[in-house]
Amino acid sequence: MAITKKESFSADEQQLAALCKALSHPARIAILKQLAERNACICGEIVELLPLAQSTVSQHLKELKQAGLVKGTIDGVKSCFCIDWDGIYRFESFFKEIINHIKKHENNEKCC
Amino acid sequence: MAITKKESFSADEQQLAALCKALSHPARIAILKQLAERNACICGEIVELLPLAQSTVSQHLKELKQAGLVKGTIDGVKSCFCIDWDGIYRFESFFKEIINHIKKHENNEKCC
DNA sequence: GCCTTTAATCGTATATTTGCGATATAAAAT
DNA sequence: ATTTTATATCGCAAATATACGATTAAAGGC
Repeated sequence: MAITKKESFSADEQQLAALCKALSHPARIAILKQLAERNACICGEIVELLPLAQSTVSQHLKELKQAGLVKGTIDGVKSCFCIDWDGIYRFESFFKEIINHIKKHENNEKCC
Repeated sequence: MAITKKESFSADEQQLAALCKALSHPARIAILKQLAERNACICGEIVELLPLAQSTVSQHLKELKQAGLVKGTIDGVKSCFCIDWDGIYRFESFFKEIINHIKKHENNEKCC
């Protein structure tokens, strides 16, 4: 079936899952790092750095954009991509939230 | 083609990606939360709480186990699952590492 | 106007994920 | 010994993700 059941979970769970999914491929992690390191974040440069075709990189960038971790502006013929800091901070706080939630129970009696 | 190119990225990138992938489905986030909240972390109980079939929950648990976020011991007929704290801390430190790496460059001139 | 450059999108192949029912396994209860 | 209970695993269908080449679109240079 695979009629997805994602909607039946809480909004928080869905949002964190979506952000994690954006980082669930090493290429996208590598792209984020590169975008942070260089100010000139032109798509073509990223393509050169990664062992992937231009169309594939473009797709990964699109996913990062949709997740809100990356912004892009068109700059003449070239496309300029940057870290979307709001998204990064949102991700960070969602992540901290779940980790803290889990850790709150760390000292319960263990059964394993 | 989809001959995966994941191996061509760094070990760190691959490991973080794998951990993020484990949290990339809301069901697995919900499972982790439940495991943390209850000491008695019996599979059947989780099945009752989630809108998913037993076999599907079992599969999600397996993935969490493979990612190192969950441990399991067999306890008679029942299976007892628990948070694997080592994995949680490992995830936390990987995550912090990339976020800090990215943030180091936050005050560069922006182009977007 | 025409060619080049840059990036997005389309089409397609393959791989992986998600989900379920059915079945298998193995301990516990009768 | 048989039945019940709890969970894992198998087999399958549908959905999604990954990757690429080809094509399109749009700006810039000639």
